[in-house]
Amino acid sequence: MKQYEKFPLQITNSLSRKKEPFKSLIEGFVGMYVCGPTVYNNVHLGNVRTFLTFDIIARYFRYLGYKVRYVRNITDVGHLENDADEGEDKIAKRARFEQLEPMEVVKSYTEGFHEVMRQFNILPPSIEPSATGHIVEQIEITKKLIDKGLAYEANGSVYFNVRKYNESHHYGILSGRNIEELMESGRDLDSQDEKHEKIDFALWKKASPYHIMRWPSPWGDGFPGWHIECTVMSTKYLGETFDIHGGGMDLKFPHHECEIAQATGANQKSPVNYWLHSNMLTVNGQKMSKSLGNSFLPKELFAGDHPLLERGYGAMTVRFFMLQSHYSSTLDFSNEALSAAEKGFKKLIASLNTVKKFVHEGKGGSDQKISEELHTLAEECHLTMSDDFNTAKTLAVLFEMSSRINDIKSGNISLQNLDQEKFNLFQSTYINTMEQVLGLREEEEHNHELLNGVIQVLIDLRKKARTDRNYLLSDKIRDELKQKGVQVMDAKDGEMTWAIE
RNA sequence: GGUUCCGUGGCCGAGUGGCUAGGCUGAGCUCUGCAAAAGCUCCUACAGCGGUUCGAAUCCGCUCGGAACCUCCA
Repeated sequence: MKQYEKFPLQITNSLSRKKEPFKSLIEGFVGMYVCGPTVYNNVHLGNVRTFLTFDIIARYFRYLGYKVRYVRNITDVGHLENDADEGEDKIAKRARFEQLEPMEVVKSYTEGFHEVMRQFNILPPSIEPSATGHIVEQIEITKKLIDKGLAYEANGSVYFNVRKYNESHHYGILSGRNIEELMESGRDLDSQDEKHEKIDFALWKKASPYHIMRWPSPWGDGFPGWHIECTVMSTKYLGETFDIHGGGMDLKFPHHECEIAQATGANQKSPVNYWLHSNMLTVNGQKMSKSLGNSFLPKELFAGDHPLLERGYGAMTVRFFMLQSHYSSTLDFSNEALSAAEKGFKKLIASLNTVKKFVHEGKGGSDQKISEELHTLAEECHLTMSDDFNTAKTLAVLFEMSSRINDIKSGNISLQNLDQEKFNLFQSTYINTMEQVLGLREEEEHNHELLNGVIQVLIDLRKKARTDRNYLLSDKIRDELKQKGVQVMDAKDGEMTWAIE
């Protein structure tokens, strides 16, 4: 029996706004697309939260035994502030500002993005396509939409005809908007606008003479619209209909709504079975964003170089912090919350190190009650994850498991009296849930081989001193290590453990 | 103005018709050469007002407060 049959997934589908049982299109396979970053600037922690959410989702699918194709794009064509803009796009602006070629901007921020992903232990996707690598396909689908009467050309640009599409389909199906209201609200575009109606959106934009990033097309030199790249790249690699499309909540409208319209218009079928949206990271209750100026960069976080931070925090602490809430809730970022998270995270890591060392030698099994309890906890790890990826609940289970691990360590629970099979499941579940599913590991800077070796020498000296009842020396070693940020802890049997603070 | 959503104990945050969330903080106990760690116990709760129900933090209505989206955004 496959793990995904044993722990069937329920996921909240933004399309139906309900929690639904997950069923993949092809048994045992999952196709997932997530909107990646526009590489015109550094990614901040808000961006990190979204990619972390989908990292967990991809990891858990794999853990359940699905074969996952995870596609996450890089948007390397800058897009305009809105369809009426004539000027430079974001990447071009940045390029001029930094006196670089646009592709230099793209390269530099793409690498920065990858480095941040690595620091937070967010695994790379299976395919990471770029918008500029798929210009041909974007032109093709635009032609197709014109042929079907769902798009029109105007002065070298091409727009999607929302009203026409809405005659046979439902524009607004995802965001819950209707086009009449959209017509009335929203900003007024300038009078020279070529669009028939203001809800129409660009599939292709004519490039002004100054525009650097440009490609030839049947409508003259230009560049693709924002929404079309995701439609092209998702359907190219995952098929005209695929399982999961994810992204930040703020992309629901218009981006994802437009994706649905384009793909449905072009292929006559709904592109995505399950839409997943991760909620925003907030600061003092407000969305973290570049434009609001309240964003935190990873490097500021690590160094503690930010007015709202008292000190620096590690990437894994933040990863843990973010997993304490559900991905569909907003999460407020603060120094206090981080500091609390750090302590909890360290507990789980300490237990991880402890549990790895346990070896069950015999058959055991005299302590059925506790064995059963450990077995139940292990199952709960999966049940909570299968309940819409509820990492907050999973962590609560892990904390209970951590207490039991400490019981075993201190002898409150006898390891050899436990049922071997149940204990082994408990042990492997704790380790795998921490490492594989949640992607938590020791902070990188705490993991230097040399440092650990040197500390171990001091620990051995201290053990000797304690055996000799030379408490003066043993306390001196402990106190001085403590001063340097290394906490030494004595166990009952004379063993010692230590942790870097 | 429209769409979507939220309001949980000192703080952060799960939860959804009846059964302990969990973490951090605070108090106490046990263990320990001393500490630390750990284990155990305790403390404070569901914005307000009505309604449905045998029973609601959980469903419905209203009020108050907050957020996101409607424009580039993860």
